[in-house]
Amino acid sequence: MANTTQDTILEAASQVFAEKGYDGARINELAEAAGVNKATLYYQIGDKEKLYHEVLFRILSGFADEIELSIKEVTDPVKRIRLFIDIFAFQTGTARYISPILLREIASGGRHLPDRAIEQMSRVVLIIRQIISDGVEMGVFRKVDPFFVHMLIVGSLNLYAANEPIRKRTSGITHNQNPTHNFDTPDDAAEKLFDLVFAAIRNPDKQRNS
Amino acid sequence: MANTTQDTILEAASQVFAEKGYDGARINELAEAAGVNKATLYYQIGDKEKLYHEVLFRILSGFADEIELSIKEVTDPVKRIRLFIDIFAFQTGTARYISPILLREIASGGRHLPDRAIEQMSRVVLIIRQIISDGVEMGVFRKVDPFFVHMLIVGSLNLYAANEPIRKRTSGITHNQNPTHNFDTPDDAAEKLFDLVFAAIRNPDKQRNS
Amino acid sequence: MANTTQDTILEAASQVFAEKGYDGARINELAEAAGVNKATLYYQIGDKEKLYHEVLFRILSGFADEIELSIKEVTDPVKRIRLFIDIFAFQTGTARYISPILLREIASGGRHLPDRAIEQMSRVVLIIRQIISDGVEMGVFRKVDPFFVHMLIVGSLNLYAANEPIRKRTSGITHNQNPTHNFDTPDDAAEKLFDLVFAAIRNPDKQRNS
Amino acid sequence: MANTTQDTILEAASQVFAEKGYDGARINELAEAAGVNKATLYYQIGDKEKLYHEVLFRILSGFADEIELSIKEVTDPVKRIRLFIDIFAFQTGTARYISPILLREIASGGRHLPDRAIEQMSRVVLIIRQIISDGVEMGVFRKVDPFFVHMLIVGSLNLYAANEPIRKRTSGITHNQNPTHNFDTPDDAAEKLFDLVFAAIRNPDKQRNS
DNA sequence: TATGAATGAGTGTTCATTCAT
DNA sequence: GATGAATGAACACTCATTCAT
Repeated sequence: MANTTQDTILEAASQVFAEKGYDGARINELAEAAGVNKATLYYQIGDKEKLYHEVLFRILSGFADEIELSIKEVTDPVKRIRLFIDIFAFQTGTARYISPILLREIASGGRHLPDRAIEQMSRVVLIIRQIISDGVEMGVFRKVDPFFVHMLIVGSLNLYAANEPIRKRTSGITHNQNPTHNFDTPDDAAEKLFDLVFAAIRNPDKQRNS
Repeated sequence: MANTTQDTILEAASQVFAEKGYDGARINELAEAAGVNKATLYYQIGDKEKLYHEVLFRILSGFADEIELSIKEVTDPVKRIRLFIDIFAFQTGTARYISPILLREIASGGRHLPDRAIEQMSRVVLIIRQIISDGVEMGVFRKVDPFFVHMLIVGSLNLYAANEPIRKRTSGITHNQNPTHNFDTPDDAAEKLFDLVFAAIRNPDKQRNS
Repeated sequence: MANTTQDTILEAASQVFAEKGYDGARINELAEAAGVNKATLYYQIGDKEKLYHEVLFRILSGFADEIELSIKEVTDPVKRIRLFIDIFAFQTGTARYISPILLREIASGGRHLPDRAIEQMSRVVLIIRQIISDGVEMGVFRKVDPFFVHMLIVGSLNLYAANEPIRKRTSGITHNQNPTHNFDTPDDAAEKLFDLVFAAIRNPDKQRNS
Repeated sequence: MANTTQDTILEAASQVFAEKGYDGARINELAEAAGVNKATLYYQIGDKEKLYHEVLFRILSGFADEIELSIKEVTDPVKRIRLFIDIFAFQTGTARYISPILLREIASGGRHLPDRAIEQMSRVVLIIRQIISDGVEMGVFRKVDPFFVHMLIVGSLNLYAANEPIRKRTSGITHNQNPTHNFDTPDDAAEKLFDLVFAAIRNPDKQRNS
């Protein structure tokens, strides 16, 4: 609550940075999107890099918070994986901006990533690892490398979350045979992705209900 | 062979665009990387956007070519999936630059993607779909939505391929418990990713050797 | 008074554009002449074309204003013609830059002339037409085509006003026989031009005093 | 005849310079208009300034030649004036490009005018002066300053010749009352201008036929 | 706290010119 | 005699940043 101006700026900047990236975003645009004067932006936050770092931290910590919070509710590793996928797929709250920003950071080798942001990213990574190793220990997952499971989940989810606009453009060219999948609801998409991920890691020796 | 200057420029530009992205790359930098004068770049190729489009097309068509070529050798859908993953994991030839550039394009909703590039992307998408549906028909894969399998494969591979620099930075912070996976060889990484992907889509009713 | 910076820029630009023309004027030069930074020029006015249009409008409307104002004082068409010629010949105020800019616009077929400027030009044209047709009606001018009278007056005045520098250079070469006319005062020049113009259009049947 | 390439270049350049002016013309454009390579232009003529000077000389000397030639045929000063006006009004041969180029040179104070070109201009000036002083001596013209008569004739003719495109644009705005004059044929225009010029300078004491 | 105005340092692009072939 | 390729220097324009108010 404290400083509403700062929050307005950070929220607007999240969207602009998500759309245009660090290099593509203009200070003018960022200020305009927040409805404040350029000089105000500098007074309230600081320079472009500082603003970007702040946005990054906000988004990543918000995302980690959201996941931590919702995962606390259940203990079953399978349900936890499902929850994780849901949060990504529905893109609520700060998670709305996370995919494009993350993809760009990955693409640029984390050039703009400050340690504070890395720490928040690591929270998420650790959560997934924990879920996986819990599941392995409980025999519900087979013995898999948590890192690559993480790649599998986050990679496919990010790709799915971010590529909607491209899907729309390619549909005309590619999917003559089966154009329907474009219109999966987030619900269906989450279900299908979960199905694949779960099949990839489940312990085939163990029976399952649900 | 034909025009060496153009090739030199395009090859150098691929690397610079991969590292910095469209907005982050400077014309000065692009010219310098190619070892030519800025004006020569304009004489030979055209403006920044034209250059980017040319790079995009070259990379995507080169990648599609490479995959088409190597997949022709085998008919087994499983081996084809394995080949696809290998090409991505080893990132040889034009594929070297494909991940960061693709991730950024996805992040920005394909804002800079011309139709010519989309067409080349679609070639790859169609190849994967074909492999999947062949496998399903042959009973070696279960009935899965090819689109999401595509997300799974390309998403995780791109993520893995592009995030090496970040992995290095996070290792100090995150992986105190199990920092080893950082040092997977491409070979091991390809193997592990294939293992996950195959588990995700294989037909559990069908026995398998290998 | 309002915005002094804008006025400073426009006044300086009028002179530079008059001297060098649109294509010959450099943004650097325009900014320097106004004593402001290049970026300030863009902040205050806009790009080169916008600046030129603004200058054009300012000069033409200023000129039309000046003529309207001074012509209001007298009703005699002959005296009005004389006033018109005087204003051109003495080139005070914004009229100082009008000749070279107008000649260049005519030369280029009005390529840079926006409609706003054309409107202001038309004000002047209409004033002359009105004076002529009034004079014809009153019997003091013979029946002449106002358009060609306009050509006569404006053409010769513009030429006279703009070609001073060339006159100086030609004098050495041409006027061995009669080099004196170079040194006509504006007064004398206006008188001589008026004499010719009046002779061209007066009604020979009507007596005249003065 | 000798070097056809040079002639082609000069002819094409005349048109381009007439349309765009020195600063507005591009070497690329000049070469393209002539249908030759840029380097050929340099090989055949020289740099941009040299080319412009050559064009200027060609046009001015051609114009002076044309006038000298046609004026030789008659001795009557009145008819000579008429001939002069006709040549301007019909704009044949090199005279086609003379008005815009001259207007621009006047506007810029002859900045690009080399002495060789000034000499050719002076030939024309001297011809007019001679016609006038002959006419004054013969009593057919009143005692007028030849310089201002020159301004009158050349000024109005240049203006008329060059401003056709602007006339077209202004017609919609200005000439609601009398839009017809736009459609004067060159014949009519020459006649009307001659009528005005002759009235301006004729000796009123002398009777006239024709 | 907020902003209109200003700017140094760049940004992508085009220019007239040259040169090896 | 003619040209494709190359380039230094300049070009119009934009950027992130600062500062007086």
